[in-house]
Formats: sequence, structure tokens, C-alpha cells
Amino acid sequence: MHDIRFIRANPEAFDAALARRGIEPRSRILLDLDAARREAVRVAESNQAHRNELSRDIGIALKAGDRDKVADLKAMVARIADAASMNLPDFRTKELEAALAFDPNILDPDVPEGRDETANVVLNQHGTPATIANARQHFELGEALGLMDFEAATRLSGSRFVVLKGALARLERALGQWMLNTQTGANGYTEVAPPYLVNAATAFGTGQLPKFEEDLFKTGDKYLIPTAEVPLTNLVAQQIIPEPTEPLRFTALTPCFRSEAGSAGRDTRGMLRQHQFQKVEMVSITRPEDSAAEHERMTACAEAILTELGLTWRRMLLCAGDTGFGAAKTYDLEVWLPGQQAWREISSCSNCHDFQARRMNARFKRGKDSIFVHTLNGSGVAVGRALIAVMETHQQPDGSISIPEPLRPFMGGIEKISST
RNA sequence: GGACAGGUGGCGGAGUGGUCGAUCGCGUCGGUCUCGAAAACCGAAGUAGGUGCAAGCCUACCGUGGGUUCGAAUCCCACCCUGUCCGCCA
Repeated sequence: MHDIRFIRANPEAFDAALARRGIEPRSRILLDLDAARREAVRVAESNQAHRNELSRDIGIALKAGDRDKVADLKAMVARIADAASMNLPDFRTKELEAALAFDPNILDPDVPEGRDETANVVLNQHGTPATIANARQHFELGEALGLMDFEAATRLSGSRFVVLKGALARLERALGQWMLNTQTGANGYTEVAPPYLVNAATAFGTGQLPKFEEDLFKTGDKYLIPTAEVPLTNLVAQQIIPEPTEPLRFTALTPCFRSEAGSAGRDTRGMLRQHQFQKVEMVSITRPEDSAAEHERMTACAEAILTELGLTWRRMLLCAGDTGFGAAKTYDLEVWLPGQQAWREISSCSNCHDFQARRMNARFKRGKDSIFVHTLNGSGVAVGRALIAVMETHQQPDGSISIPEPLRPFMGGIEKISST
């Protein structure tokens, strides 16, 4: 959410910022709405002031028993204004806020120009893409092992779900546990067990609403979280917190629910794109001057996970056209999938600056000023996709999967998953 | 789900139609006093919006949204939340 005062003062800069994302100029429309709103406020408030004054006089005249004067004053009040003009400011304000709610964040100067993912920039790479003879994809491996059942999931729920069994089910749990332990341990994040259903205000705060409602599952008046970013970031919503000289760091292992509207036909095989998956999420709340450094730190926390799992990965800086609605700057981590012979996103770490903080009114006090916090979020990392990457990367010629060292304590000590 | 009770400024707690943005206490900040501190005393202090170069002025805000009224923290309606009891339940 943008500060209308910023747009008022810098309309060209605002439009230029939108243009980087390929969006038509908006300042004219917004400023017209703003002007209409302020005019309505001016009129209504002066009417209000006048009425308040007359009402006070009525009270005084009433005490004095001057019935004629009371009648005169009441007649004057009746002439001031109709209800419509008194309600106009509210209407105009909502109009402006509704318009503002659809405008994406302003990009950080570091973000490269570009329309789509082809313009993303590789910043660094760990390992080299392996070519495995007769490499199989994760679903081929999983089904051959008899531990991954898409047909059962379809019967139970429909497309884009999976049933994991035995050692693969445990491997998923092991990944989640180990990642969460890593983030809460050396990386200093506070573990949170948040609700998986949130209200509309919460979904608005992080930017899922109003623009992306169709991407969410809804039950009753609540939304299923598409990521733990939503409840974790909103922990500071509507709050004035003490100045966070050290960033607040939250992490959670949660299921994530995504309707995948608009993804029909994409990644339909396997468990790459599901309606439900597990993810360890990291969220940081910082002062404005600390967010850039925190962004690097957070991304490094995610990278370390991939490295320790023995995966090949690279860090991408997303270009203007590929950076998400609420983000000012985003690093994607892509992991190499030997079975699929492709790089696939496994983590996304974003600095949202004060964009979400404005939407959810999250501030800290410094002297007499209340300052909007900066919010950051990153996957640390997506468990479902990590499972895929581990399977494809550590597959053996016989179709078994060797388990990365750090996960073995969580797997009852076994070193590989095989059908025998 | 049902029945009561209640939601007021950082906290506690008054206020049931007329200068109430709101008595008072605690806490906070500034000052006086003191070698220094405590105590005591004096004073300051909410948020948002509009307007103005500024000092300032104006408007709104007593859970949320409507309504009644010239005027609502106070009356009416709906909803949300909290507490207690009952029912149900992992």
C-alpha cells in the first residue's frame, strides 16, 4: 500500500516505478480520487463544525427556556447539509483506498529491468548440474518404490494432491523437522505455531487480498494460508512495537494451500505443483535501515539448507516483471533437478520494505515518531520441493535413494530408501 | 450452540443525552526542591484526517457497523471479542 502523500509529491516517480512492472500510469487517477476525497472532507467538516456550534446554542437556549430561539436554531441546522454530503468523505476515502490496494510495491533500485523470468539474473551458483545416466524423475522413483501414490490422492481429493507412504512420508517429515531445527537453532529464528486459517484483514495485510483472492482456498469467512508468511508477518499487524534494534525473526513449519488458479496444465505430473504442501517459512521484521542486510542474511539461511542437503542450486535476482506484487526485491533459489534436467524454484526470499507494514499498520516508536517497519519473508525452504530435489539428486542406479547425512537422525538411522 | 456479565486513553477505573477527548488513581516525561536520589509540589503528554508559511484552528475517534436526535461514550439494532456457567467435542 502506498502513501498517497508520496504520490501527491512525486507523481512522475510513482508512475515511472509502475512502468518498470509494465503497468500504465496511475497517479492521475489516484490524485483525482484524492482531490475529490479532500474536497468532500473539507465540505463535510465545515458543515459539521457549524452544526456543532448551533447544537451547543440549542443546549444553552433550552436551559434558558427560550423556546422560540430553539425552534429558530433547529431550523438553521436543518438547512446546513443533507446526510449524503456528510457521508461523502467516507465514501471517497474507501474509493481511494480500494484503488490504492491494487497497486504493487515500488521496486528496489537493485532490481534489473525485464518483462519476465528470462531477464532474471544469476548471481551465484553452488555445484554444477549433474547428468545422471538414465535419471528418473521423482514421481517415477516414488511410484516404483511404491511410496508415492497419485491415484489414491485423486480418489481422495482430486488432482494436484499426493499420498506419501512409509519412508517417503517419513522423509518429508524429516526434512521439515531438520529445517525447522536449523532455523530455530543456529539461525536464531523463533518458532511459531500459527493458525492455518486467517481472516480477510490478515490476508489483506500481506497483499493476498484483494487482488489475488482466486489463488486462495476459502472456508466460511476464513482463508487457508498459502504460506506461513501470512500469519507470521501479521504478528505485528496493528501494533506499535519497541524499536527492533535486532530484527524480530519468526519461523514456522506449516502446510500451505494454493488453489493454483491459472496454472491449469502446468506441472501436472508429479508433486511439483500441489494444492497442499509443507514449507518452512522465515519472516523478519526490521527497521528500514536494516532490511537490506537482513535480506542477505535470510537468503543465506535458505542457501545453507540446500547446500547441506547436497543439492545444486543457484541464486537468481528477479527482474522487474517477475517480482511479486508485495516485494521490492526478490531472490529466488533454484535447485537443479537431475531427473527433470531443469532448474526449479525452491525458495523465494523477498524484502517488502514498508509495503506490507502500511497495509497492516505495523510500526515502531523512535522518539516521537512512529515508523513503519520493514518486512521480509523467505522459504527456508519448501519441503515438498526439497523432497523432489533430494530424490532426484540422490537417486541410485537401482532406483533407491540415498539419504543426506543431516536427515539420517530423523530417519531412524537408515541411509537409503529402497523397495527391498 | 445456550444463558448471563462486560468491552472507555499505556494500565486501573468513573462517567447513562448538551462546551466530554472524556473526573480520578497509577505509570511515563519535563521542572522545582536536593550534594545526589526518594518523597512532596508544579507542569506536560493520545491517534488519524483536513487547513495554514507558521503559531494555530477545525473534524473524527469511548469494541465494529448502522439507527434515533439539533446534539450520543451515554438511547436503539446487528455483529465481533472477552469472562463465567451449561451443553457438545479432539
